[in-house]
Amino acid sequence: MTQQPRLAVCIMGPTASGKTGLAMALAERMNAEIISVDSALVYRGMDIGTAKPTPAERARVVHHLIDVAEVGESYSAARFRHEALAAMEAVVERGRLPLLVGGTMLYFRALLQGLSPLPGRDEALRARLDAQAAIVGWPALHRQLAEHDPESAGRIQSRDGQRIQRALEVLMLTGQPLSRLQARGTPRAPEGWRFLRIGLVPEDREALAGRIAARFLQMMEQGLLAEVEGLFTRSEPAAQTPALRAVGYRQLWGHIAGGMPLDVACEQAVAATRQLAKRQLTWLRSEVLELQVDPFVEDPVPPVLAAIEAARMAR
RNA sequence: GGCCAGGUAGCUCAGUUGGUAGAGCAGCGGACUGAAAAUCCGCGUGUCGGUGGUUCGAUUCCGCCCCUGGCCA
Repeated sequence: MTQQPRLAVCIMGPTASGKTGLAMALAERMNAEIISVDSALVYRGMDIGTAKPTPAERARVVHHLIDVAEVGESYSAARFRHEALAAMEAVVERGRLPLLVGGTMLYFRALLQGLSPLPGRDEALRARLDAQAAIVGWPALHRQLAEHDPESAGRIQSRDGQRIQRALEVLMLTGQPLSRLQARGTPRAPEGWRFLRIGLVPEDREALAGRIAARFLQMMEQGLLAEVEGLFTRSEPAAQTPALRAVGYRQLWGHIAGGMPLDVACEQAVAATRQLAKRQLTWLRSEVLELQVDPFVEDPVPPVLAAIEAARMAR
């Protein structure tokens, strides 16, 4: 007979909702290892501004997928899926529970629902498309895409450069429309796993905004400005690199290099974080969850522990 | 105290030669397949500082008052 599916627990929540604290409490009580689901924590050197778990926390509980990439490189949803699955296997091998914790909803989706088999990014091709777009504009490239892949063009907004570029990239690399490749290679959930999905969703937006502002202030006190300056000067030509577009880093660099007043840059960084939280909440609303807890209303530890126990029994 | 410039959306400001007003930012909602802390889409009623007056009609013109900034005493 086939094996019992193995259990993995997902904790999804917006920034500043208390994921790290909850994850630490759970991991220590459940003999678990944490697998970070976060597109910024993967980068080495981005510590303060990403609210990365501290060395002390990482000494207490094993963390995966933190500090696995250089700031100059581009991490991806596909790479995440691959590395997360490998980490999950390793954790279970050790007789422990994989605890997937984070706020990058695309990564959760890539892991839980899969990705279509598609070619990876092509740096040279993207550079060419960027150069073209700078001259004719993305709407012109969107029209071009519509000729060869009307279905994708219909789904993509005419100014959404990032997606137009990706669709054209796939088209040029494979000679086939992205929409056809996606339809053919339907994404699949990983086999042999059962996921318990838990959402940490604060309903009080103002309270969340307050926490975000307070936390940013703390980051500044911890030396965020110096961290940003160091990262950018070290990887100067790659100031466009995805990692450094992250919330907080981008705005502070605007102050350091762009002459924006520091208080304005800080204000913008906090606003960008609020907007990030909003997007994460939008995504969370459409997510099917086994349990949803409001961390500002009740301590999430007891209900989450109960849900995990119940899930274990059910097997 | 006098003179000048302002008081319009949460913020910064446009504007209406008199027919009750609009941008950017913020905010809210949404999309999301190898950059996703990214990228993009949609949403604008607010005693137009207060109060009298002129007028068919005032946020717009006039008077007075209040507030803010600057200059002069």
